[in-house]
Amino acid sequence: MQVSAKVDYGIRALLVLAQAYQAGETKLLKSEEVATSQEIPFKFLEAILTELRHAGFVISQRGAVGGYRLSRSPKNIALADVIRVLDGPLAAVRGLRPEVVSYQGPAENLTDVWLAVRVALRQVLETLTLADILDHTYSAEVIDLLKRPDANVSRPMFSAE
Amino acid sequence: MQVSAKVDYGIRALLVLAQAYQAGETKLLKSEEVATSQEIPFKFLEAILTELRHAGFVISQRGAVGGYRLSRSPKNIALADVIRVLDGPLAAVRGLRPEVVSYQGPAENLTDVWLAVRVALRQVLETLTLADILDHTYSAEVIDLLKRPDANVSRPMFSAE
DNA sequence: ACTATTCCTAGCGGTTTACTAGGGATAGTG
DNA sequence: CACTATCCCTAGTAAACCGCTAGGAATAGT
Repeated sequence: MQVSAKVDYGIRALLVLAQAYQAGETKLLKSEEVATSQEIPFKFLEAILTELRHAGFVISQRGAVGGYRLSRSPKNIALADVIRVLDGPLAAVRGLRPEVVSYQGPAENLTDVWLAVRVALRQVLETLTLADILDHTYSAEVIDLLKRPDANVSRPMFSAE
Repeated sequence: MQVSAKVDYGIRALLVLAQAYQAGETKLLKSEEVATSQEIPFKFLEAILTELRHAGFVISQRGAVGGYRLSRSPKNIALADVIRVLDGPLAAVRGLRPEVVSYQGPAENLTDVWLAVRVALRQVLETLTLADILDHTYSAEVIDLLKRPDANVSRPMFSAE
């Protein structure tokens, strides 16, 4: 799974807005504020915020005191939804949904693998909300995953010879 | 997670070779046989098999009766290793390993999310071997994932308004 | 010698990614 | 009512990547 810059920036921007939301701030945040505080290219962020607005995650206002705010509580925005909007389906095989691709002969069971991958991703991304990330309140499942001793160890890419 | 054509083809090719291996066949399989039986573009498959050979998964022989075979038992080839060789790390954020990227302010905990995603992927792909897929002998964890009622249901991409 | 295969280098058209430029629409402020 | 600050929209773009192909050299059996 390659997390694109777009998704990374988008989620970070939403987290900034989520923090303001939780703090009860009424005033809107300008895209420039978000961009500089998170070191996101300004014009790129503008485009991303537009997509997030089209998807209904944020509400904007134009004009001199304009800006952005979350459309609803960060508790009700799951990461999976954000990623799907910005990047498409969580799991795809050659551009197709896992359950659509069909395999012949010894590859027949391969569909199961991609289905399992998708479920595994969902277990993490569907349960986690913006509020969870801010407040460090992860589900038991996610905590279990992070408890694994090798969670923060990268595996070699292993090119023999 | 986008499964690329390269990974899809590569794994299917390995499954074909794995089946021959398990059947105890001594003769080598030609890349053309594999390509046609799995409907993989021939020249593309050749390139992929070369990578798999460099990584030590397959052994080749040239000449009139040449071909390919697995270098070791399909029980000892995990999907995760194949994917890393053909496509790079299982999880990356803007091209970087999850534990390398650093976040500021409200995004601080985002690292945890990507780590959890990576562990979740590993749980599936690190345990599954080529033999498991052929024989339909999945680990308990994977079986649990596939048991979920919505495993084979795709989620809407949800554009509001 | 002949033939069938792998192996190697090179390339290529289309798509995507990560941005940028420029200006129009809108909403407050003096 | 001008002025200014913001969002909004269309366009474009350089570079990388993806999926795949061509052509021939090296090798091994017959």
